[in-house]
Order: sequence, then C-alpha cells, then structure tokens
Amino acid sequence: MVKMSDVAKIANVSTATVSRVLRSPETVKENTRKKVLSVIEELNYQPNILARHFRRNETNTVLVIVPNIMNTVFSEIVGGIEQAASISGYKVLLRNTNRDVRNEYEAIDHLKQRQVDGMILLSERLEKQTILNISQQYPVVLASAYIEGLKVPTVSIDNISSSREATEHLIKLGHKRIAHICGSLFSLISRDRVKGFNQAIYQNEIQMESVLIQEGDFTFDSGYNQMLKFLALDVPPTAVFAANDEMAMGAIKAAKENGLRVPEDLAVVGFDNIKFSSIFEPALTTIAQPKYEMGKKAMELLLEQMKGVVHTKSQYVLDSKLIIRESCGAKMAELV
Amino acid sequence: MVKMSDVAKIANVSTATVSRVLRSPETVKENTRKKVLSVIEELNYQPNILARHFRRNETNTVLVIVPNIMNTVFSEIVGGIEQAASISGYKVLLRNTNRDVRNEYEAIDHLKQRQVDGMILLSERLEKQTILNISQQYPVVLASAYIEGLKVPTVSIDNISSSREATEHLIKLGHKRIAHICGSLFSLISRDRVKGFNQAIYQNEIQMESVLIQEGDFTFDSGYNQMLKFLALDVPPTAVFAANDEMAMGAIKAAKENGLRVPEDLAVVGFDNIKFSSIFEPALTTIAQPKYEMGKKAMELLLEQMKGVVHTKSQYVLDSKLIIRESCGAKMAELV
DNA sequence: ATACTAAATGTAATCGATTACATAATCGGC
DNA sequence: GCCGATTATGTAATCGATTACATTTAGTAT
Repeated sequence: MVKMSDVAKIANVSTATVSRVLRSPETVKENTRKKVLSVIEELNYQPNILARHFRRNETNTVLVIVPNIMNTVFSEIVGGIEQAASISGYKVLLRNTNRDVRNEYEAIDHLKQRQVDGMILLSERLEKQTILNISQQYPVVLASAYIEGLKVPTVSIDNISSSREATEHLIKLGHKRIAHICGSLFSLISRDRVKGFNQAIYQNEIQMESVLIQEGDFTFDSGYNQMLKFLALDVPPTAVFAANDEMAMGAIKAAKENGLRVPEDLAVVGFDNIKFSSIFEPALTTIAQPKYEMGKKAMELLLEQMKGVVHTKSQYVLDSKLIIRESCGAKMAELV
Repeated sequence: MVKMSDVAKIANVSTATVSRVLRSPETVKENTRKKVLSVIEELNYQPNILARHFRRNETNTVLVIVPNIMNTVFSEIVGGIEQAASISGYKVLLRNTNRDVRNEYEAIDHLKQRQVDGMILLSERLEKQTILNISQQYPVVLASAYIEGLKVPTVSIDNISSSREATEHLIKLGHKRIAHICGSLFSLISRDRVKGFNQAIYQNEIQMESVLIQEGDFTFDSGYNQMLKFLALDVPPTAVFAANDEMAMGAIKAAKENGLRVPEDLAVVGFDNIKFSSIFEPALTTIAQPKYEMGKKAMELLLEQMKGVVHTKSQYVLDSKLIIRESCGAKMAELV
C-alpha cells in the first residue's frame, strides 16, 4: 500500500504538504500542488481513510435506524436520505430494528463509539427521555413521528391535521357513520391519526361509538380482519378511514367479498399514498406523505447539525395532501 | 473520553491485558479479567472503534450497492442482507446508484480505501471485466444477476428456466399467440428472461413474430404502454408474459380499459412476486423470487469470503417457483 | 537594501487500540 | 524444591494521516 510518506518522499515535500494538497489545496502554492498531484496520480495513491477517521475522530457516515426497510414508506424515506447524503459526501449506514428496542439501543452505541457522526431515527420505540439525552450529546434527527414537546429536530407531517382532513372529507361527502382502522397504538403516529379522526368526528357532531375504532397493525390482513368486524355490526359504517393504505386495501377486499361495492356502498380513505394506491382498484383516496422529501430534509438538517449550526426551530412539518381518487366516492358524487 | 490506558491504570494492568480482555478473554486469568471488566464498567469505558479499525485495517462493514432502494425487489434483498449482517456483527453501508455507473465506480473506491471489508453488488452496469478485477482483489458477491462464465460468487435464481416455466404454463393452458413485455435490454436479467421465453416458444413450436416482444423498463407505465401496442395488432396475443409484476399490472390495466377481461380474454403472468401481486385484482400469477433469502445467502457467502474461505463453487442458484393465482386463468380452467 | 508581514512549507507529536516479542508467574512431575 | 513447560502479563513499536507550532521563503513598503 502506497502511503502519504511515499508520495511526500518522491514529490520532495513533507507529508504535511501532501496532506494539505488533499484537504486544503488553496493553501499550497500552485507549483507544489501540481507536483504532488502528479505523484499521487503516478503512484495511484489512495489515502487511508481509516487513519483519517481515527485521527479526525469523524467518519462522514450517518446512521439510519429503520423499523423495517422492506416497508415502502421507509424505503422511500431512506431513498431521500441517501440522495442528500451522497451529494454531501456522506455515507449511510443502515440498521433495521424489526421493531425491537434492543436493536435501537445497540444502534445508539454506534453513535457513542463515534462510528458515525450522526443519526436519523425513523423508529419510535425509544423513550422520550432517551431520545432527548442522546440528542443533547450527538447530532440526531427524528423523521416520521412528531413528538409533542420534544426539543429534538424532527421532520414529519402533521398526522393529526391530515387525519382530520381525511375524515372531514368523508363527512363532507355526507357520511354519518364513519369507522377508523388505526395502526398499532404503541406507535405515536397511530395515536395521532386517531386523534385527528376524533377531532373531525366531534367537531362535526357525528355520532360516535367506540366500536367504530378498531386497532390494526398496518398490515393488509389486519385491515381485512378489522373490516370484517365492522361488517358484523348491526349497523355497519358507510365509510372507513384506515391509518395506512395497506389496511385500506385489506378493508376494501373484505367489503368486496361481502358483496359491498366500493365506493358506492362503502367509502374508504387510506394514508401514505404508497405507489400501489393509484394502481389498486378502486384507486385509493389517501393522504400523500412526501416521503422522499422527508428523508432529504432530515438529512439536510442532520448535516447542518453536524456542522454545528444550532436551530431555534426544531420541528419541521412538511405538507401532506389529500389525494382524491376513486375509493371515497367523491368523483362519483361529482358526476351526479 | 475514557481510554484503554485509563482502564489499565486503575485496574493495575497493562493496556495489552485490557485489550485481551476485550478481544480474547479466554487468554486472561479469571481474576484479572473480572477486575478489568469491573473497571470498564465503573468508568463506563467504550473502546474507540475508529482506532481499532485503523490498527486492524478492517471495519466490520460491508457495502451494498443497489440500483434503487425504493424498489421493493431490492429493499427485500437488502432486508435479508441486513439481517444476516447484523447477526454476525457486521454493519451495512448502503449506496443507491440510480443506475448511474459513475456511482458504482465511486462505490468501488470505498473498497479500495478499505472503508468496507467487502461488497455486495445488486447492480449490473459494470463491465464484466471490472467486476472480475475487483473480485480478485476484494471480497465481492453478486446478487440478482447471473453472469455467464463469470467466476465471481453469485447468488441468483435461474432467470432463463423460470421464464421458460412461466411461458410454458401459458402454452399448457392452450395459448398459441403469446407476447412478452421484457425489461430494459441493457440489463442481463431482462435478456435472460427473453431467452427463457423464446426457448419455450420454439420448443413448443408456437408461432412467433418479433412484434410480440416489446421492451419496457420495469415500470407500471411501460407495461401499460406496451400492452396498448399489442392490442393494436391485427391479431392481438391471447396471453402475455411480463418480465416483472409491475409491468404485468400495467398490461392488465391497459387490457381492462380496452374492454378485455383478465384472465378470460387475456392471460397474464408476471415475475418477482412482489407483495402487491397477491392483492392486485386479478391476483397475479407470477414467478416468486426468494428475495429475502437471496440477500441472506449473499451476505453469508460474503462473510465466508471475508474469513478467507475459498469456494470452488461460485454460482448459487436459488429456487424460484411459479405461483398460480388468477391472472393466468389456470384456476378458471380447472373449474371447467 | 532593509525591515517587516504574509504565505508556504517542514518537523514532529498525536490520535488509541493492537500485537510481536519479552518477561514473569504458575504448574506438574520427580 | 528444582527444572522445564505452559500460561499470563507487560513493554513498546506500530498503523498513517493530521495539525500545532516552528521555520523558511516570498512579497511589500520605505
């Protein structure tokens, strides 16, 4: 392995100069710089990055903690992160937690051991206090979940308002009996979406029964199963708001299998706007999250933090948008 | 920052002993070990991993190069890689290339600079010779594309045979005019799938016209558009084999919009078995790739390579399987 | 030409764990 | 209790780039 001292010797300069040519070329006279560069070329010298990391105590790497990379919502956020990171010469270390807190703690060790310069947390199993602690010591950005009152840089959408908007959309279409299939309630996102749903219901003085809220786990099957419960009610709902698109699709499948037409007999709204929600039949009305942009923004915030920029603002709420397609019946209504 | 020498001083031993306690505890007497461990505990000592990486010239990190992490086929493979990696204490550095070769070359520099101990390549833009070169110098595993005659450890399915099987399935169902929507032909996978398609056609002495093979780019829209071309033919095909599920769905959409029923008027088979293919209506008949397992196997091979194990076998072909659902009409045929 | 400032380069310490080699402690057998 | 073998521990060099500080060179004004 060619090392810096080899280059220095042949170029007839000191290693300090070689180092400067690489890290702050403007401080080296042009002649010298050219000479050094040509020797580097000639010897095909590659700096030992590990030595640099060690000496500088930084790695140009960020850790991304994801519950499950196989979920398209997360993989799109990661896509945005990766894009922003690589533009700035940063690398992305990916850690799947499979929703196990122990894996999250392990991941935090990477931070403590300086294996990464910062961390983006897409996960939500850690205690509020733990997150606060580490974010006071290391650059950390949360993405996807807004935690009330937590002064840690966060990129998210407003889950409460979006859910309210989705639900109000159903109310405006004339529905009076509206159900909600929420995600696992240990997740803050799910709780927020329930909150928004309830706000819409109460503000519009719609009748509410607790049986009209059922907990799923964000999977297609859980959407299907919870819908079956609704259908078994004496008076089933005429509209369902599901906390994500997958469950919305499951609910629609259950409805169809029971002879209901969507949207004619049952209106459905989902959340996330995953790729397939437009392909699905009926095309899903849903709340679009700017997933890729959330990732990008999160990485940009992290970059600034790592540079030492201190933000007064800590919560970045990106715009979400209700996308009206077929499953809610609005388009059908227009035609009438 | 507490360092090893601090621990050594307080425990009244040398740094060598502390290091041994951490790296090969069995070589240290129990008393000493306990004493050292308790001091480590007491001081809350965290070894400086960067120093270790530097000294040992290894990082316990592998690089995964992916065309696009937002594509579920790749994110599932990455899921398998991550799982196998974290079990063995390895970290995963993720690099999206967006199908730009320059990004692949950049990624290779990481290997040369020893920033990672090995690499898994899910991408296919590099020259055969380039891949061979780097794989002779560093631990490398290819996943997803089998490159004929290339002696580099590879995990893949048999794309040719699988395509043949998919096509023959359509032939057995009585179709005589079968079309193929292939993926971008710069991709080896696409070319292999075309090959398998052709084999089935010729071996069964089915009529063939070159207009019955159209090139898409693995997107829903391209499937839709190519299907429109087929529908515009004087004698349109009665069956279509698409090189991935997304294009199959696009094709089905186009068919439906033109008044055809699937599978009654048009049989369709896809490839990949992405999650949504079972939800789609009609549920897609498709070739299931063991994506997660491919990732896992690739990582396991890489781990062995990094340990120095030399394999005589270099191509690992995992089982793929034809999953018969609704879109091909086989179930309908059974009922008759 | 001189004196002074600014720019360019060099010298050598430094980051902290690992490990080859050297030394010391322990054990077993007689 | 002594010797050789084995096991445990210590000493100190080492990995290679970075950078504080020292020194030299170039540039400018008088």
